[in-house]
Amino acid sequence: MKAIHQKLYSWYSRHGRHDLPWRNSNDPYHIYLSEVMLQQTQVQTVLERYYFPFLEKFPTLQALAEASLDEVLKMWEGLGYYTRAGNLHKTAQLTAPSLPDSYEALLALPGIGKNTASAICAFAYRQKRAVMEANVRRVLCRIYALDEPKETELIEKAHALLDEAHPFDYNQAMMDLGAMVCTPRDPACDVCAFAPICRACALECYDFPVKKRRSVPLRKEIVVVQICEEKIALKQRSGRFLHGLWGFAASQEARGEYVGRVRHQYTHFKLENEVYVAFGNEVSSQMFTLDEIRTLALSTVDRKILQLLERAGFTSRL
DNA sequence: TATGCGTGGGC
DNA sequence: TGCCCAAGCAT
Repeated sequence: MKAIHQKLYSWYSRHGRHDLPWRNSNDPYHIYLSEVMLQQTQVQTVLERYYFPFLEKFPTLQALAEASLDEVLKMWEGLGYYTRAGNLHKTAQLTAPSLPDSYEALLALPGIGKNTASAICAFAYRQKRAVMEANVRRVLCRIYALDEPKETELIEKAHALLDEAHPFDYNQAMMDLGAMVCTPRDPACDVCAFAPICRACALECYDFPVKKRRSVPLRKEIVVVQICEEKIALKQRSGRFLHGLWGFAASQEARGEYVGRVRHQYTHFKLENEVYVAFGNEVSSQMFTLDEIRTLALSTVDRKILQLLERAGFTSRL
């Protein structure tokens, strides 16, 4: 195992992503924020559009705790999985001015699961924890040829491989290995430290774990955008879906003038919106000018609807 | 244990 | 175009 670790570090020191800002920070808040933003989200997206602006707006956990949820959601706009933003905010309010440093205390906080708790422990506090995210999971499944891995089994394997003397570098190296060498398609086994013990490499079959396919239903909705006295009606969503974001409410029936169709693909369904505009004063929602809407957090589909209205010329005089 | 929860990029 | 995939968590 020592030889494997050495080969892993040799590769990592030359090819690892050493310039990632959260990898060069000792601030637990910075590391925590990066972990939450990176949940089910690619590094590039977080790096290019979200991490720095968020920290500029909320430089400390205390500043985040003192902000409103609307302000936090505005900085999260477009990043998806919006309950992450709400839980981040709650956890800031529960823990400011500083995060706890024990795995159990972290795990008890909203939005922090096993992986994020492990990552904060390993990266901010240099504790002996093995992270278990998508990259590491794929690497482990291939090494042990696991079709349908059980979580306890994976955690066990992960800790068996962990270099307890260097939890920070080991975990970062494993994630980079998954992201850059043991990739979903065309893994580069010739440079992989685990090749000598990897069952997938020996089998020349990398289809671990086995993926399940899910059908994606199509949902059709009608949206009637109400415009009145140069303002547009919006509602703030209250359910679990897109919670806290502002947007156009679906209508039972079409009325007004047809504008066009907006499509959007979510993880679990496809959405087709037929968009209409109605001018008038029978308004039950809150009304906003275009400038006001720019300051609100909207979901991507609602931004698309807004863009459709702009292209059709309905907003030119608002 | 299985499902709901967003979005953008790659092929 | 359609499907896969990405530093998961809550229920």
